[in-house]
Amino acid sequence: MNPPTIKDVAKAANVSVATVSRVLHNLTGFSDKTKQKVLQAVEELGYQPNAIARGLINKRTQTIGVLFPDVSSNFSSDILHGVEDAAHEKGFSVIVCNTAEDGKRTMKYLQVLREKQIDGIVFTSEFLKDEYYEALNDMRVPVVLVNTQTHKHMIPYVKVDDRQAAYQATDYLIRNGHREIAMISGTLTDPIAGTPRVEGYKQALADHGIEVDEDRIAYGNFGYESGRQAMHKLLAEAPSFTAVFAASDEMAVGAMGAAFEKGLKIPDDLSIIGYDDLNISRMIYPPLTTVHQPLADMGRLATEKLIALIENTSQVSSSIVSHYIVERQTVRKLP
Amino acid sequence: MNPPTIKDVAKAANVSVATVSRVLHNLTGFSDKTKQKVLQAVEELGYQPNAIARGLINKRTQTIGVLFPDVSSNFSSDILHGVEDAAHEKGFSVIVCNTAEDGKRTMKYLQVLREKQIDGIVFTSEFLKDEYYEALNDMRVPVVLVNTQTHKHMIPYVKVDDRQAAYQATDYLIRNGHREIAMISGTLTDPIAGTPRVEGYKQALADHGIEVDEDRIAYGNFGYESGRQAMHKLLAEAPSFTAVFAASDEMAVGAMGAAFEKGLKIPDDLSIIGYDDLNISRMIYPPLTTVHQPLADMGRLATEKLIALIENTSQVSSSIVSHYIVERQTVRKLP
DNA sequence: ATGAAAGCGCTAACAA
DNA sequence: TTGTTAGCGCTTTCAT
Repeated sequence: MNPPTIKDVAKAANVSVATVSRVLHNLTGFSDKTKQKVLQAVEELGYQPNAIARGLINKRTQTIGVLFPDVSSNFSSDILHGVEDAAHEKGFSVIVCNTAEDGKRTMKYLQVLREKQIDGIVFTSEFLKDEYYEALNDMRVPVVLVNTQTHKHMIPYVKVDDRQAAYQATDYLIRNGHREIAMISGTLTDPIAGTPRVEGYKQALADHGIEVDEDRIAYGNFGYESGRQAMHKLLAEAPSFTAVFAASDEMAVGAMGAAFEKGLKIPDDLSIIGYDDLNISRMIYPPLTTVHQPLADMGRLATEKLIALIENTSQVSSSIVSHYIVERQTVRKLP
Repeated sequence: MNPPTIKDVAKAANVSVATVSRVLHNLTGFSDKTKQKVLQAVEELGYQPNAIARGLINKRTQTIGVLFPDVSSNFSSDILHGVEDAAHEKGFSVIVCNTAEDGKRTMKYLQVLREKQIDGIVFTSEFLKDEYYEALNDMRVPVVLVNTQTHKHMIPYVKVDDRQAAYQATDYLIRNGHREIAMISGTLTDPIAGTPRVEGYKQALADHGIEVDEDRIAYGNFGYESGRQAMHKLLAEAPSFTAVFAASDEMAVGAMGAAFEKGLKIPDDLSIIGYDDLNISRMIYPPLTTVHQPLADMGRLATEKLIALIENTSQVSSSIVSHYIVERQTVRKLP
């Protein structure tokens, strides 16, 4: 009735449980004949090891947790894909945690993960509050950050250089002959994806001797609708501009929608460059020129780091991964 | 050094482990004074229960597994969102499994989930092969299917009526005055999302006395690029048509791209209706009219069913959830 | 080469 | 109301 245990196998093979364990783990100390007996018993009974019992004694569950502010976003799911892939490769399972808006469930989840004795955590796209840090620290498991970082604590992270990426996006526009460049920024209070991108934009303008005009900067929350509204605002209130740098692809797409609504043609009447390189960017028309962030790779890299830490084969180390501009069809070269 | 166990708490509170367990579970049989002592010890030591040990004895891990052919697709991540949400609400964690192209990793994952003693499985968007069924059956845990189904076995599923939804999409086009209607189908070998949608399309035409022309049907694999190609093929080879029904939003978006490339205006020159209602559909321009599938709700419902089954508070039951057409701006009313 | 036995941290009879 | 104890299924000394 109940699934067979190692005891049942031992009995069937006429050996002790210790021996069964030995052959199952390919240790030493058993004859070839015993091995056959055991393997046959395993086969006949359809025995499957119980990872829970194993975990209780090994103090390892071969499971990691990954936290996202919004699992269903395109952004998160790309990262998840990389995480899952790397984890699976190394023999780990991954528990997904959706921390929901403003990390409402973060603490709760940390608690759950702790009780479930997970071996490590990938923490993504959310600012690491002190409260979280304390909890994480209490758990005594390795943590790797993706798309966020902390200077306060020694926690490895994997992200792109947001400031530099924004700089280059703006610079790209300038090299294409644009001088009147607007920006649609994300929330300024976001210390990772907010401020640095605006700074990069400003710096690029400054380095080219272009005056920064705050009226050409509109703010959104990285989402589609906010991008659409920001663009409408810009179109209505800002000094004229020939190009826009949006701090996220979703906002860029929203901005394009707004432009279309006003009868503008892209890139003929207005150029636009995004940030992220989500799938949607190559699917819309015209395909969006944008800054590519290797999200899946970042998830993968973070997970590999995490597992190395778990198996303590490595020291804590962070990575700035490289971004690049994907030239598609939303930026026009000005004469 | 090591995290405190129930024993440590017992010692600190000067009671037995049984008593600690009792107050922690709010059972009966302890005085208020003991309760205070225990709670205080818990507090002081920062005790956290070990779910692994608990699972070993309860034979319940409060964890479910969910399998996707492609976690990073928009489609999967919406379902995942619903699953995660419902699971979290009921006190379950979810392990995500990406079965990869053609279910390469499905069997492997089923094995892992089994060893990890998960309490149930949500199986999505993939045809349930006999091999999978056998494995699932061996595991003796409840399973709920999402977006797929099986007639051969008694496994509850949650999905929309694909045939009817396709019928209605086509009918919608007809009611808007279209009579020359092409279709971009998914893979015909897909018994869930392939054939039924084509049948629904044909039936709708037939019911309106419109002859079905096989040359107006092109085939893709549900993905963007295949939709783009299918549309190019249709435009080049098919008899003229004024509207297209695409069996997935991604293909619809690809088809729109192809149309734009040919200088066609949507919906002025060509109407198009999609299927799925992914986020992208409302973000592109013009926003795509499509058949809404409540993916997150489906994930949620399936998970609730699953958990009910786990806690055997219910009998096996399937649900056909309702779809509806979201009218946006890609279908033009013909005079 | 093999087995006996002691736990891992917890729950749940069963006693007291 | 409280404690003792026997496991859950497994790994790992330590004997033999």
